[in-house]
Amino acid sequence: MKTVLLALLENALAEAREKGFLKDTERPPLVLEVPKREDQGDFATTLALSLAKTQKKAPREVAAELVSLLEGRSDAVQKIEVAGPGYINFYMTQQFWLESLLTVHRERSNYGHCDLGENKKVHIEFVSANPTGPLHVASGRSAALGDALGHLLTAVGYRVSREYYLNDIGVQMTLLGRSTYLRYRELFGETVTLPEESYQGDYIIDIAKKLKERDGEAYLQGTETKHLPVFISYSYETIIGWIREVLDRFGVDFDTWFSEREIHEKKEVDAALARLKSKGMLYQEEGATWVSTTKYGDDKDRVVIKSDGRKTYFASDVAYHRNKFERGYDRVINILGADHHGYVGRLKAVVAAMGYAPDRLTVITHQLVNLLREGVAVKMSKRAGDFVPLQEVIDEVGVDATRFFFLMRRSDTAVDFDLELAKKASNENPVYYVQYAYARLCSIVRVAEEQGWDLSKTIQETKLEDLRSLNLDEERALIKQLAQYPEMIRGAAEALEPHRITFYLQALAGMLHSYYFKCRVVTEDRAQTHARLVLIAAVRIVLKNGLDLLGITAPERM
RNA sequence: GCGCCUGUAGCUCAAUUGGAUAGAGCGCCGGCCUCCGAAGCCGGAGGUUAGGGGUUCAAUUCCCUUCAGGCGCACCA
Repeated sequence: MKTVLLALLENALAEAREKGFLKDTERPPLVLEVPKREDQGDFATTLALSLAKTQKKAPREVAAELVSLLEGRSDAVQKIEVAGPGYINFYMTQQFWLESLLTVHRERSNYGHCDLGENKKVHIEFVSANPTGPLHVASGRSAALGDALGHLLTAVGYRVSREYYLNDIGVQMTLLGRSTYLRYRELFGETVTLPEESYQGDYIIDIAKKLKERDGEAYLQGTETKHLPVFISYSYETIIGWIREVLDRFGVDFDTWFSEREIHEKKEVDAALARLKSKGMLYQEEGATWVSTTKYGDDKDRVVIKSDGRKTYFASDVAYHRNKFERGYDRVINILGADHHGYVGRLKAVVAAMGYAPDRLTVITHQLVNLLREGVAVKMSKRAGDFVPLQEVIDEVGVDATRFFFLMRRSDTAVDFDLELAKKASNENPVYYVQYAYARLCSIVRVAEEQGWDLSKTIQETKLEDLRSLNLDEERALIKQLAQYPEMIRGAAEALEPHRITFYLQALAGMLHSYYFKCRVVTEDRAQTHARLVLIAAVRIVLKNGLDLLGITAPERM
């Protein structure tokens, strides 16, 4: 959209040099922004302000020179002015804006997409909660964020894979199995004492009951050690089932589920350690094997093989990340809760130590979700069984509202999630404001069609001249907002910040609502109705596109 | 003690990556349905951007510092 202006600026700079207005210094980056206020133009640049210093001239003087070289060079531009300390403000012609409106209809569900990602492969790992219990609300934030990011990156031209990493081996699996085993014996009337470190939530009892139903008394005789594998695998499979189910309901679809156990079985940990060794990054000390992550900025070196010969969890993660890169991903994104942020340094360090360019790995840490119940903090511990499952929130608040709630926040702010408040507030959730705008537009279209309008045919046959009547302030504002959508998407993708989409959509919905109140779309005036239908249909497309990226439904009625 | 994140309207959060007069929602006050959906619209009150210093034409944004909150600092996973 801005390309016309950027080219103009480029030319003006070149000419200015030729004519000797400007000394041939390094060209500052050309930046065009959209001013907040109408009377500051449709676009503005601070070019003259940033040039002023190197040119040793007054900013307004530089601006005036540039303007003289810009004026009359493009029929998309109506007026150019110098304002304030040296801004150059551009006012675009109506034609320019109407063309941008038609672009929305030309591209429809692809409107806002681009090829920023150059078809590169991106791997996004998220949620990855231990399979030792149902997902809790906090995982919902990770799920919503990762999924929306996936949609967003797909839209800007990446090939995205979503992956869940399963910690399906190690002490917590053993603990899980033992917890179920004890509950199982309890079901037969035994009094058991649950060790403090065992999983104590009621869901363990449910698993034990199901196993009892299936296999009866089969595990009462014989030692715990003998039966443990059954209890581990049964508990694990059951829980994975729950996790998949709730994620499915939440609208999150993982392409792959990656098993930590497999990475051990396939000797990939050894391969990763060998790679580190070949780079001279490993050393022995006090009977353990360490990796020199400090050479790449970590706080301290890390143990990969303990003195008892067992590999650390970190060793698996090293292997896992080697695996990601070896699978051919150009970019690897890892979404972690802030409680794991201490992990980022060593992860980035070890990736660099293995010889992969460190900027190929991006770790997004999102701050934690503080759970409240009527204003009082709930201590969440899966082990003690005191936590609010994501399932419960979805049931009571709904998928759309929950997703929107999490996606409204920048990931590095902590959020309070008050279950009681969320239930009360669900009717006031901003998501309904956006969805209502969409439903309202669908309703207008229905009315128009009842009166004989064929929307798609009308749009198809629309010429720019048919839209000339769209010159109310509200209409111009709407069109400008629509025109900004592609750039908003691009910016959100570059910054990996899906929350920008939620704010954009709220703004667009707000503009639509007030336009609706002020102007009637379907009237006796055929020409005006035609133009307005084209406008609101474009709004409808953009609302839908944005909601799709967030994984939120766009209901035609509500 | 060290490190990371955060501090913006009463509350929950934005702010075009350093730009012009810091914006929304909720809540509060006052208006608007004979009319395409009132889950909506219009108006009002509400701010020393935690405090202090610095960098420059320009700072909520970058640097230093103080204070406050969250999280992390294992041969655990």
